[in-house]
Amino acid sequence: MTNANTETVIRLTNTKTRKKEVFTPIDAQNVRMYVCGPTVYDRAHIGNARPVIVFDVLNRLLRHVYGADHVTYVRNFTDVDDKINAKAAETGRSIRDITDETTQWYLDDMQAVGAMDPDHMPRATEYIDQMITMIEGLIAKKHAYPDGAGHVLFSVNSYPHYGDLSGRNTDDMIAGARVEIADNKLDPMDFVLWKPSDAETPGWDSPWGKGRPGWHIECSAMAEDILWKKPLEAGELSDSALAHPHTFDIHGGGNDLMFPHHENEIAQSCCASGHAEDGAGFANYWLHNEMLQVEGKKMSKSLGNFFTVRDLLEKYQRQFAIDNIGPAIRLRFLQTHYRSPMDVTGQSIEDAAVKLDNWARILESFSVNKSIVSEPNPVILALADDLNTSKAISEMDKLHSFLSEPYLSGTVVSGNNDRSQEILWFNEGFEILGFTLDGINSLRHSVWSEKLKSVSINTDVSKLIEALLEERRKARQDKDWARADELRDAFANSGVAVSDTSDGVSWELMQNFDPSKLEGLL
RNA sequence: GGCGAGUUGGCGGAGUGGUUACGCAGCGGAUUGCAAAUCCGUGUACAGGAGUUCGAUUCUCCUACUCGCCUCCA
Repeated sequence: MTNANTETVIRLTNTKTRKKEVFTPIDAQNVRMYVCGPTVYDRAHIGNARPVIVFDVLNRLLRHVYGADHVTYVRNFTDVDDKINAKAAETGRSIRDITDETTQWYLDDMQAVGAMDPDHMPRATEYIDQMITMIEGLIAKKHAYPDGAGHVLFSVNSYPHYGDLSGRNTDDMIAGARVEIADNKLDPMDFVLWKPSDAETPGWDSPWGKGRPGWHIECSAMAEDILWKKPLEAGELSDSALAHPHTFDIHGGGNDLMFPHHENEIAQSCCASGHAEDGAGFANYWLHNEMLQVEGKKMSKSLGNFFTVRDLLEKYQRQFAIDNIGPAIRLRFLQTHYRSPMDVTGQSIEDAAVKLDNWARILESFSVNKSIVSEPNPVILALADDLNTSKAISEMDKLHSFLSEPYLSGTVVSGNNDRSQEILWFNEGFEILGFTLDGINSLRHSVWSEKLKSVSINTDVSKLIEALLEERRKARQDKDWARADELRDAFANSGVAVSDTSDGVSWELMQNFDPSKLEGLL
């Protein structure tokens, strides 16, 4: 994973051109990616996890292809926002208290679904100075104007390419009659860069009075600072990077951000860097993931199908004693291509857990010989083709059945029985999709079944089960198959699955476990 | 109203102008006292209509439906 594999061709669907394009980084020694992160005012819902998982896989793929030290991944935290202010007012807690707590929750939950931390995780409030500087620059270039009442607005008409990314024009949007007409705007589509704060609202001193930034400016300011200005000052930019000032490779986020957020980011950034006329600069490739549905419906609090990541993690902890169902959530997410709508159901997550268990068994059965020269890995080729995670998982399944065949049947295959290439691919695919054996351990059936026993069975029930098992053992010994089967059926009926193996009898609890049904059988 | 994405077998979900996706479930078989696990085998699906074509699930157009964005939202 650390060696560069730059011969792998990555293709990505670029929202800017609406086409799948070959990805060519500005500087293969430092691939730069920015993804819009969360507003930290509450627990992340499962929809929030989709872009995190999608771009985590992209991050891993880029690191695989260009080398782990040659990718810079930035994902921000929006910690200044009116929703946060409202929550502070509601609860009486300080803003910093809320955002610190929520930020940590987010990191914990995203780690649970196997996402690596980005290289930089800037907080908007740490970049107020940079935002003010950028706004001043925009005013100086006549792309923005103060209204004299503490607001600064971006002038959409000053940027001829406004609407290019999202494919819409301002006239249509205004005709939609959903644009608020305000007195202080030169054009109804103009948006706020800076707004005044009263005594109760958090604010920073600025040339336009005490105030706070609008939503969009933060990403422009942070991307510029972290991906251009700081490396420039540190002398870290290559000639090819220097030849593309203020520009980085990939900008990602959910497609709901395409308009207005990303459109506004582009407008601000291109205008600030002197690219108002040609619309060049800023991000070369724009990636947008589709939205998620729950049980076929849009997730919303009013429909009662609103889940946080934490809700799911806790549900499986409670019901199945699974410490971390996160990897199964991750696999479920990756089974749907990022540009398709995804429907999440409880069943689909449980199916994913079974698949991970099956994969893990194969990994444990083989040792990986990393020294062999690998031909192109079909799993990675699938990922390189516009992050086709669904196809990549199919390739994993194909490798899985190929590897299962000789090993599990115990058959010695004559001739060329060398499967080291396939096991290498399989192992590499497992890693690049973001899974580890340790990470999935708690959701493996044998593991949670054992844990479930310890948490859901009291001593009496435990003794009863053991007595019944002993009863059945005797019946089998006496070849009293009728009695043995009666007991097996009774176990099955009460949610206890009994297996006779060469190592003896083992039993597991199933979802429908009901100890009361075991009573009266002795 | 404007813009965009999509509609594949029981379910999830690839892909292709003429050939098996794959996985899960199901079914048949091997194995097992019976089961479980495992292995082998098995499924002629591409929303509807018109067109292009020797031939379309795959290209074009239309219709229906679903979803998203246009307002905070990942």
